[in-house]
Amino acid sequence: MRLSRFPLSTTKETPADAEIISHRLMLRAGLIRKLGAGLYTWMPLGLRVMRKVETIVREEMNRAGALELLMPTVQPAELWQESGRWNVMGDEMLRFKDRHKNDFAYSPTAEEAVTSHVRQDIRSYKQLPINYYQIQTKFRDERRPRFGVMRAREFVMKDAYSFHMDMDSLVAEYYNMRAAYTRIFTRIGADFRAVQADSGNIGGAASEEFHILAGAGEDLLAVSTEGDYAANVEAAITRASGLPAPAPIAAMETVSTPGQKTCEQVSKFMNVPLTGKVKLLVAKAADGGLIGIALRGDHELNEIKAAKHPKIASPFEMAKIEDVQAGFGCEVGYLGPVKCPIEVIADYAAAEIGDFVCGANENNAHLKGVNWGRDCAEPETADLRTIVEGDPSPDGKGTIKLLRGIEGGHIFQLGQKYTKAMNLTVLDEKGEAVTPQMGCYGIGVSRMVAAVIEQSFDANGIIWPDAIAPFRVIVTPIGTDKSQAAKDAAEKLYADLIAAGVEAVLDDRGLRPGPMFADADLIGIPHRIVIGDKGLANSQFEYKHRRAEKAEMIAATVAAVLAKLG
RNA sequence: CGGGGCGUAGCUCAGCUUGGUAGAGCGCUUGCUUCGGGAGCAAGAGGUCGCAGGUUCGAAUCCUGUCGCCCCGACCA
Repeated sequence: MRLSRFPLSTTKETPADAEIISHRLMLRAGLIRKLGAGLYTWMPLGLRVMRKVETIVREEMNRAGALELLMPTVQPAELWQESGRWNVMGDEMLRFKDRHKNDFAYSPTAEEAVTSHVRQDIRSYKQLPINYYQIQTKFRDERRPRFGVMRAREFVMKDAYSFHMDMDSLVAEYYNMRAAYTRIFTRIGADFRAVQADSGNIGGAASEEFHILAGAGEDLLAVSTEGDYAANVEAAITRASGLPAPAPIAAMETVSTPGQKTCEQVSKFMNVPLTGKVKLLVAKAADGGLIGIALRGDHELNEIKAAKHPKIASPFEMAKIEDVQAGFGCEVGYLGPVKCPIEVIADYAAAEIGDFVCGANENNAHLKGVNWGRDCAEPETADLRTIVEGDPSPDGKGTIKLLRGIEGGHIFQLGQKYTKAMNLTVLDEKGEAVTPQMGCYGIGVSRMVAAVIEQSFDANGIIWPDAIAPFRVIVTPIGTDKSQAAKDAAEKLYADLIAAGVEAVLDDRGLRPGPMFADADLIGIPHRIVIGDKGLANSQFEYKHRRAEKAEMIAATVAAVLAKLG
């Protein structure tokens, strides 16, 4: 490619509205352009990068035995009604009517479509297992699109769906996909981590997310300092220590705490650490009533875990303030488990402390020296809190540290959620109808481009890993106003590189060196060859890797350049 | 969907308080000079000030409505 024929659209000024580095650099380098909220045009330079990502994904999916197909993005409402998700998906799913006034959705995901396809097409156990995938535009009407293509409404996703006669087969494919994802993320050049995940509203049992580690990540990951444990904090479990609560020492007594409602206020007012306090939250119970959730003062409720508890309503919902005040006869700032009118479930950590402080269930009063079993009933215990840095790792090895990550991929064992709902069966060896097990596996292809930038840039711009760079090497002749030799040498090198199958780009715009270097750095081309009279006098080119501090001189031959490209 | 903010040239923004000829920088075009880290000079092109209505002799500016966009807020590749 010649830059004289390629619209670079680079800019010096940082665009307004772009907060994170990848968004800024993608706009400045001219990779993408905004068309509307969460809607982006991929310009030629950016599209080259996304195609590279696609190619790696496609190669590895094919190698793993998955089969590419392409399903419609516009899908009839009937499909979604069949699975029950027409009502569940809410405003995130874009809906519209065709000329016959029939309802349609723009596909946010394709479990329904692929299940429908398999239902029509697959009859026999002999045809399973099978794994279909597509690389396609999806639309999710995010309540708040932001960070450019990182959280766009329209985006490109690789979505794969596998079907199996039994769980063993599903589990085997799950690990096959896990291995494929590991290869994909490695080839792309990302620093990533696979973590246990909550499966959200897609449903299903086991699931893991592949996160690209970056400070701008929207997800918090809990990772063991010593062992292999790694999980999204949403899903990270905490365990009971196994130690009994300490024996009571203090007698329980009431303390007047006028106006002290939050744990922090009470902790300060009474001069006790947050870890010595128990707070009581009130949620809607599964039976329609209210239920108390006791947490240690310094811990936070994990609503996902709470919703999974059999006695707590799902989806999780806090009780209405009025209902709580009516039930307890005091304001919510003074709740506690002693003489509590409703059942209390305690988080493990809250159940393991003694002589604690808690609300007195009367206004402007707290209790101190409280002990489970002595002053109130021994509570049922459960894992209900969000893991925090410094917690012991659930695998017993080391402690937990928190990292930030960008979710680039997600693999699920779905089970029979969709095959059952949509009545998909195949015949087994005995001629009996069996409902297949299903898995699904997604990669945010367009997001991946932004995520890689988040972990690979410097003050001058993007630094692409070779594997997804829009061009691998840029040839920059300088002094071309005076030197025909530099021009000729650059043309020759460019032609030789192309002939050698290298994706090279020639900066033949005839600009001054400054702007050429600035552009090359900004758009992140990994390798740069500068050709000028000074070097040519010694039969040398100048070579610089985008990450290198300084340039070095190499022989003015294609062979020498190819050797540098590796 | 709640709370806050912004819509003026391709981009970044000033002008609005106190109504009266629409501006700057970057970018773009042309010419001359310059040429190893985003050059200088000169000349030029480019905007019905988001849209609609109202007030006024007169509206980018004041009022009303509307649309779009951004930021903060309990779940997504």
